[in-house]
Formats: sequence, structure tokens, C-alpha cells
Amino acid sequence: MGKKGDRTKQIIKARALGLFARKGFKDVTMKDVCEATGLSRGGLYLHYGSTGEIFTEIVDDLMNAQRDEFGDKIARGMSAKEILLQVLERYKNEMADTQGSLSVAIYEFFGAGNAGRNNALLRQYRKSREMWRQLLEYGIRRGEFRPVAIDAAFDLIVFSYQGVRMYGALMDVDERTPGHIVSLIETLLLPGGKE
Amino acid sequence: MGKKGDRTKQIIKARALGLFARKGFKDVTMKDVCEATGLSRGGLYLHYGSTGEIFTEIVDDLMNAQRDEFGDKIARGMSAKEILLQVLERYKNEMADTQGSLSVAIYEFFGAGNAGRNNALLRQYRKSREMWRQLLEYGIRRGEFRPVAIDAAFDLIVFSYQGVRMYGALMDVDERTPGHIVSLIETLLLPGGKE
Amino acid sequence: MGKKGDRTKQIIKARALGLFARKGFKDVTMKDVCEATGLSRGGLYLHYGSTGEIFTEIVDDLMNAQRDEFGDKIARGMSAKEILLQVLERYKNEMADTQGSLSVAIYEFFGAGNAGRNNALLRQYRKSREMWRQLLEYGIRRGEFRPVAIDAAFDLIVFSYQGVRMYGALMDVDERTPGHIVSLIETLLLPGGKE
Amino acid sequence: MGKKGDRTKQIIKARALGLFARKGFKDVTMKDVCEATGLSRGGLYLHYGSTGEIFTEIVDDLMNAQRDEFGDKIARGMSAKEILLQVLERYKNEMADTQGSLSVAIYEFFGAGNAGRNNALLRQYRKSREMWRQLLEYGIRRGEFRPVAIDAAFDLIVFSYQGVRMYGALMDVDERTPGHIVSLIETLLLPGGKE
DNA sequence: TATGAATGAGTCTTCATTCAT
DNA sequence: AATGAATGAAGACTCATTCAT
Repeated sequence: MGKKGDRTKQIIKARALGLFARKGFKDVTMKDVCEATGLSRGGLYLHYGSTGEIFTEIVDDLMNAQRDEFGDKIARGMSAKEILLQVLERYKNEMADTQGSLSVAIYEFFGAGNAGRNNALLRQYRKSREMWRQLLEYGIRRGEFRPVAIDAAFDLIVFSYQGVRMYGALMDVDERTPGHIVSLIETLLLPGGKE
Repeated sequence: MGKKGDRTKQIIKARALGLFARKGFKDVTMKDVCEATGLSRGGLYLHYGSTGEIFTEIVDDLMNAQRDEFGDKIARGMSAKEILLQVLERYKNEMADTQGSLSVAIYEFFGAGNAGRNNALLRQYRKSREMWRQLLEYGIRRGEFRPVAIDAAFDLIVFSYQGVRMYGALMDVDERTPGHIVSLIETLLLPGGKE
Repeated sequence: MGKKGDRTKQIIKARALGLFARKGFKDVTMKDVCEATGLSRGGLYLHYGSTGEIFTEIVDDLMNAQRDEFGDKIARGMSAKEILLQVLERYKNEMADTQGSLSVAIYEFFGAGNAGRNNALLRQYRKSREMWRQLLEYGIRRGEFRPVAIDAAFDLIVFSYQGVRMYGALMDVDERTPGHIVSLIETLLLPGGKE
Repeated sequence: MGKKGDRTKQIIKARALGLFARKGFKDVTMKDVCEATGLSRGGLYLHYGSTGEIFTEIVDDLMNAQRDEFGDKIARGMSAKEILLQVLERYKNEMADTQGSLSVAIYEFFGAGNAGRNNALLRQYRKSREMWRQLLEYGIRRGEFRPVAIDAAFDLIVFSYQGVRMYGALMDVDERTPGHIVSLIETLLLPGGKE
């Protein structure tokens, strides 16, 4: 537990994360990681054999860190609308935050044939779908949401969110865009005066 | 115009397009392009100084090839609903077509600092926004579309579409997803029985 | 004598012998030996400073293990012919056994400048020459062997034997070859009906 | 015919031959070859992708350069004894010449798994066997040689010769040894006063 | 004795780029 | 316009060897 080597791995991942966020995946070399960590060539290779190995572990760590954010709240009986507004607020902020994201790196990594049939991205997507399905069913059952087609609503929500995030890494997206998206999703789900 | 050199450039771009679609941007080398075209090293450099140059020209060509698909139809008085259904049908097909797209290459190219402040992507985005604004205003004015917030609708439409396209390059997206997206957009814009 | 360290050395040599037989000398690294023995880097270096050191000890051990196989028999008055036939039978088997020999490793080690003026190979050669000289003199004196030139006979016997062994490590030698060699040596030494 | 690249290849092979003769196969690096030829890294790789490639071509060239030295003489009716004495004289000199031979390199190369089932060594061996078979049959038919077993005689001749050559690369072989070997082979084949 | 993390040198290999022809 | 040999820099990867624990 907590051996020296483990600590080194944490350091490597932390420094490499910064590099990947800044330069994408393919432009980060093992040499870059050496310099960023202060490790020698051989020292780095002792822990990771390639940037892909480092990246995979980073992404897996991030994915595993995500927890079921809806389950608790539903269990506590929080109103569906309240939960929705909270998550949409978070989405809005994340869409606006262009920096510091691994978007480009993820795109390069998984877009270049590293997308095995059960990669982290796919697992993440499925987990997210289950969470939304839960919330949407809950909201509809309680009469808080309109009776929309659940799968369709999920697709629209998730892909418009992802679309903004990914495009944001390529060009300046209008700063009002996140607000627009969120607002329309609310309109779609929540009945009431807006219509 | 129409000199021999131009033809060679066309050939280079055509072959390079295939490489970029298959391998993304960063993994295509000048050597690859030489081999794909049958040109010698020196011969290729006579026309292009880097893969970035080739790629830029390819993207510009593609962007320029896009015309204002709504203007004509509006001028001819076609119903807004009809125009909408047509374009959504096209979007649906494009979302389903994962292969042969430059998504990954574009992401790598523009995501790595090549995204100058007036790059092709941004120009394309603006052009697209104008076209949609035109259509939405037209439809709302004629009472065919609900009086949605135009900018918001545009954002939702375009980014959900882009989100699916980009994600499709990274993992298998459910084949019903394009249908879901399109269907909700119709619901959003078109008043009537669907609700 | 018989300390713990000695046992470790024996283990190292035994495992390394397998590596040398399989991969020759130059392709065996200290890392390989670590893995083969289960020792850590530091642990191995405590006992040997290089693969050359290990190899030298292995070869010395093998050479020292060889005893004077003719002396006893001559002392016991066994017939020269009998002794000859026994040793040729052994030679024949060894020539046929391509595997498991250190031929390649020895060649690499001593062929690359490690052949000091009094190396194990030379000592072994001299020892072998003395043994044969003894036998040949014995046989000739007793009238069992033809009066061949002793040094010449020794050279022919030993180098044809070594030639087959060494070539056998490089390519498939005809399986009848050992028999041929042995048979001609018998013809050369033993007078009688064969002529 | 005679393009620039071909000349470069000849130079590379000539310089590399010297390196292989001096250092064996495994200790010659591509860097060594660069330095020996004055070529840059990239320049060398343009012609050969590994030392193994260079070595294979060198060995093939050498093997192909060997011609049927007996055929002509037999056709011209030269006496078998004369031919034999000539070739044995050559063998004697070659056995004595330790330097400048590729023995060690060949041993390392073919001993390390490069010995495909139809390697240059095997081809050379077969060719040599056919030549000797021709000569021996010729000599026996003409009554110049004793009626020895042809295959057996060939094996003894060739492997004792090879044995001396190979051992000569590992240690100082007695300078009289080549003479011994040759003399016994003459005794074996030529009838007459020697016995 | 033994561990295993760390170093640093050395080699391999690939490319962008140039240039004489 | 075009060829293809050549360069040199950069990055990947592996090892022998050391050292704090």
C-alpha cells in the first residue's frame, strides 16, 4: 500500500494530464513527460511503456471517479425538476469551460483506432444513459416532466452537450450558446408557462 | 489556369483526402502522401510545403463547395416545413455516416492551435448560422414554425448534429440516435399533433 | 564453503546456462538473468558483475568436470581398440545432438576478443590432445593401431568432430554424417579387413 | 544500370564486411556502419534496414562468387590427383588464415535463429558436396583414388576443414594442424608408398 | 544479502527538408 | 516539373549500473 512506485505513477499521471490537456494526445511524447516530471528516460519507462498507457490510465481514473449523481437525490425524494436544473447548471458551466479539458486528446486517442469495442468512452456513455433514463422516468412518473420519449430526450441532451464541448475546443463558441441549449432542454422537458 | 501543376495539385489533394479520412491529420506524413500519389519527395514539395498546407486547401475546397441551400428554396416559395424536413433528412443521413468523414482530422488540425481566429471552421459555422436564421425567420413569419428563440434553436440543432457526428468517429453510436435527434427537432419547431 | 551465497551462485549459473544455450552469449542480458532467476537487479550484481563473468564460470565448471577418461581404462589394461570404439560412440552421439549445447555462446564469447591467451578453450584443447596422444601411443605400442602420425591423427579426429558440432548449430547436418566420420577414423586407425 | 544508389550499396557492403570480420555480427551496429561509410543515419537506412540485411547480401554475394572449380579441370582431363593436391593446398592456406574471415560473424548470424531452412550456408554446403562428389567419382573411376565411400570421405574432408577454420577464430591453432589434416586426407585417398 | 527505483548512455528508426541532376 | 539520394534532428526504447532502504 502506498509504495514509492505508486506515488511516482500518480505524479506522472498528474503532469501528463496537463500536457494532454494542452497539446492533445499525439503531440505528447515520452520525452515531454520525462521533462514534465523530471524523471529520466529509463525511470519513466519503468512505470509506463507509452503515452497511450498513461493516457488510458488517466481516462480510466477520471471515468471511475464519476459517481451516480442522480441516484442519491432521487432516493432522498428531491424533486425531478430540481435535480434537472442542477445538472443543467453544471452542464452549462462545463460547456463554457473550454480550457483544461481532455476533449482534443480524447478525440485523437479514440479516433485513431484506439477505440476498442469496450473502451472507456463507451462505458461512460452507457453509464450516463442509465443515469438520465432514471431521472427522466422519475420525472415523468411524478408528473414533473412532459411524457417525452426517453431515449430521444437523452440523445438530444447528451449530444448537444458534447457537440458544444467538442466544438469549443476547435473555435470560439458564442458564450450564450450553453445558455441556449440548456434553456431549450428545459422547455422540452418542463411543462408550463414557457410554451 | 488549368496548368499542368494544377492537375497535379488536384491529384495530391484527392489522395491526401483519403489518407486524412483514414488516419486523421497528425499521422499523415509527407512521405505517406508521396507514396499515395506516386510523386517523388522533391516533386511533392514543389506543390506543397507541409501536410498542413494540403489539409488547409482541402478543407477550404470543401467549405467553398457548400452553397446556400435554403436561399433558393425560400425564393421559390417552398414551404418552410418542406425545407426543414429535407435538410433534417440530409442531417440524419450524415449523422449515420461515420466513415469517410474528416472529423478526426479536423479535430486534430484545428484542436492543436491551428484554429486561427478566422479559420475555415468558424467561417463555416457562421455561414450555417445565417442560413438557419433565414429559414427559421421564414418559417416563423409564415406561421409554419413555432415562435422559438432563433439563436437558441440554431444552437440546439447544429450542436446536437455535430455532437453525433463527432462521437460517431469515436465509438459506435446507436443507430436510432440520428432519428431521435431529428424527431425532437421537428417536435420543437413544428406545432401540431405531435404534442 | 557452502555459504548461502554459493547456493545463489549455483542457481544463477544453472538458469543462465539455459539462457546461453538458447540465445547464445551476446543476446543474454543481465536483465534476462534477473528474470530467469527471480533475483532483483541489485541482488544479481551482488554475485556477478556481468554476463561475461557468469559465462566464464559456467565454462570453467564444465571444463573442470571433464576427467581423464582414457587414463583409467589404460591403467586397467583395456584394449586400445575397445577404448577407441567407446569414445567414438560417444563422439557420434554428441555430434548428432545439436540442441542444448553452448556452441553458439562459446563461439560468440571467445570469438569476440574474450579469447585470452590461456582461455578455457585452449586449456580444454590441450587436455584433450594429451588424452588422445596417450591413447594413440598405447594403441600403436600394442600393435592395435596402425602406426599413424599421432599429432596428425589427433588433429583430424578432433577437428572433424568439432566441425560437425559447430556446423550442426548453424544448419541441419545430414544425420548420417556422424557415422561417416567415425567410420573413417576407425578405418584410419584400425588395421584389418576394412581396407 | 550502375545507378548512384547501387554504387552506394557496394560501398556499404565493402565497409561493413570489414566490420563484420573484425567484430563479428552482433557487435556491429547501424551506427558503426554509418561511421565506417561516412553516410548519415537516414542515408544508410535508405539502402538497408538492418545489419542483418547488409550481412545477408554480403554472404549471398560471396556464395554466388564461388564457381565450380573442379568441373573445368575435369573437363580438361587434368589428373584427379593433381586437382586434389591443388584444392588441398588451397584449403591448407585458408585454414591457416585466421584473420579476415567471416567465421565469427557467420556463426553469430546463423546460430541465432537466422538459419532459415534454405539459408546461404546450406546452399553452399550442398554445392560443395556436389563438387567433391564429382571429383571423387572421377578419381576413383580413373583408378587414381582408392575406392573410398564417397559421402563419408566428403564429410571427413569438409568438416575437418571447417572445424579448423572455426576453431581458429577462437584460439590459436597449432600452425602445423592444416598440414596434418591435408596430409591425412591425401593418405586416405591416394594409394601408394605413403602407407 | 537483497530490493527495486532511478539514471544516463547508446542504438534504432522515422521524417521533414534540401539539392544536384 | 520531377527525381531520389542524402542530411540531420527528434523521438522511441533498452540496458548496464548505482544506490537508498
